[in-house]
Amino acid sequence: MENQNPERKTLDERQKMTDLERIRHSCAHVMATAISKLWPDAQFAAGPPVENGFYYDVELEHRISPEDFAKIEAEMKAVIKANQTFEKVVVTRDQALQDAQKGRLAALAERSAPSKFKLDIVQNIPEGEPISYYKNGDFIDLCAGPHVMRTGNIGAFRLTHVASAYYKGDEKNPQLQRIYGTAFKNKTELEAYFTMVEEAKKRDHRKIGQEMGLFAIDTEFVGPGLPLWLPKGAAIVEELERLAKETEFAAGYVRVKTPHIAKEKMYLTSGHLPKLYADAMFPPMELQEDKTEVAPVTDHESRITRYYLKAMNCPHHHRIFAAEPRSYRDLPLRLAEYGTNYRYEQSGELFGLMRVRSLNMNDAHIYCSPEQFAQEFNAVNELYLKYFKIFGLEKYVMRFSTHDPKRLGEKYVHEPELWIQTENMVRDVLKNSGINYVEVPNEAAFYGPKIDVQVWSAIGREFTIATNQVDFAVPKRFGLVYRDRDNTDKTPLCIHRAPLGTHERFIGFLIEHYAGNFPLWLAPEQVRVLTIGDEQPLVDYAKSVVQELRANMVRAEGDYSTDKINGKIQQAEQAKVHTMLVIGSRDLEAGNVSVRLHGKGNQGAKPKGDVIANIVQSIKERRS
RNA sequence: GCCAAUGUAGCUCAGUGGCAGAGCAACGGUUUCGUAAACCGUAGGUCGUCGGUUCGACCCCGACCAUUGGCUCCA
Repeated sequence: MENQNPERKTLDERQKMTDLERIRHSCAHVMATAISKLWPDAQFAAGPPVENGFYYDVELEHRISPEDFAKIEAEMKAVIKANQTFEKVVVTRDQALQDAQKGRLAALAERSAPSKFKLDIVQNIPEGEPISYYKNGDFIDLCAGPHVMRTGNIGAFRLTHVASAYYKGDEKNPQLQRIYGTAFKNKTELEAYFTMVEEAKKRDHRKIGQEMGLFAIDTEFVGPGLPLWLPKGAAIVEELERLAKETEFAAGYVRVKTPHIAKEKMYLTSGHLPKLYADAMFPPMELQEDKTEVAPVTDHESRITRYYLKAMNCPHHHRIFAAEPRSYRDLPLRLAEYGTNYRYEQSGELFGLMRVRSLNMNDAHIYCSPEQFAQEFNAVNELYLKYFKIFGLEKYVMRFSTHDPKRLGEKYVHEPELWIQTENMVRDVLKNSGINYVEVPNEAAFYGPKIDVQVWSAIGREFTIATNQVDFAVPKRFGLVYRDRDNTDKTPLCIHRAPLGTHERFIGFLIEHYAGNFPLWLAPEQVRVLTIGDEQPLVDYAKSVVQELRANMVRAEGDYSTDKINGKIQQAEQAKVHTMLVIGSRDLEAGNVSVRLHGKGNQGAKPKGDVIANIVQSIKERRS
């Protein structure tokens, strides 16, 4: 086992555990107690509280499956019922090492095999730091605490799932079974949590996407991670693109279009190849050139040209910048494109629309001078806030990732002064604009500081939706310059920004955020006209309403079938159609339509013209 | 990629070592109806793929493919 010295939490930081975290951490011990009783040779590693509960990593021949949960939970309940005290014992390092050798740590009794992970952990505790055990009944575990006073203080708990994890997250280390559970102060809170989980499942974008016919993933013919947008999903894509295009046009962006592939030279120049990004790119296409060449070719390699599917748009945009001589008068130059990128995400990383291999990015690159930077960067942030408002996002945070000077030339391009300079510029903009941000050291992109935008959906789930990066390195690698006032060539700064992220992830997020109940402007089927009966004059009237709506670019469908009106409404409600217009003979005579809104019920009969005008206006304003 | 679970009709899901099932959707017919499902009928499947065990496999075993849950929030 490797004896590294990873960044550890200090004991002081540990003591800050909340009451709930103490309950969960204690519950992890109780679970270990139960597992030790059932399988005495279990070897435990780490068992911390986590965001929604706790886990404990265990090495055990027996594969624990959810069928074992009842058994384990029964033992846990016995321990809780016994109301054992959590007793803290401070020991010497020698004592800890001895007990670990005897297999006494994270165990109910001494064992023939040493407590190997605990032994490793003890050896990694820095000299001088106190070492402690926590005992409950016969179970002794190496633990810094803190815990609740007694096992009986664990109000309510449940085991949830099993996963695997490497010891210390390193694939060179043994693979452990990670058993997850959750615990709360009382049964009411536990049940509320599971209700929330159920609610999240109902909003799962994969489920709603299937039900509403938004997208399909055809792994057999198209490939995993390569979603197909069905007509209803494509309608949302089109609306988002329209929003972006209008907004960006008004903000002085110009649109460009670039191919989906480029030569290897492009990515060698950008620095993504040969190594940095190679794993995330699809393997190259190799073109045999000069097939008619008859002269002997000594260098086989020289006849092959490699093309790569683009994993990002920036290099193409850089070449557009380079396509013409640029003057300081051309700056800032804002190049925008809904570019399609291909990234080879590992198979285990794929997840519905949220993690895919083909993605359409709301991309743009802003080339500017250092003097223009603050204003441009601020304008980008304003754009984010504008979008948040449209989508009703109230909670967000911008994670500002900076570099680590120790890793210059390795993880980060070696430009010490530029790093500090641009980071200061970004920090100033964030401070002055009053945007909610946190600073995270050592997580920047390799070519400059980065901002990740995290948002919270309506039910409080967190999503990283977009990134925003400053790039002072790659324009230089591409030799991009503009002629400045003083008649010298200078390298521009470049801001990479994608406020709407990718269609795939953003729509995945929106599906959950709205639970599929999109506002009118985004709804895949905005209006459905339902006739009461299928008599010809009614159908003709209904068709004329559909036609008039479509003439106004409203996505409207008609249901003229012989089903009963209740049945038609049921179907339209289930399809989450935003507005239903019910038409019976009374409406026909009066020139009315009866309006029913999804989830809101009957709104009564109104004049046809008024209703259509209102629908058109609501879409135009993108009302929420 | 690694570990585990899952894979049965378009969708949601039952099921058994001995003829493959339901609801919804689809299709045909009957019904002409005012705000969350009228009725009858028809059709639909090499039970993820390939191999093995067996008289016989959707079921048991193995490999592969795919999906899902996870893969440092560290005693």
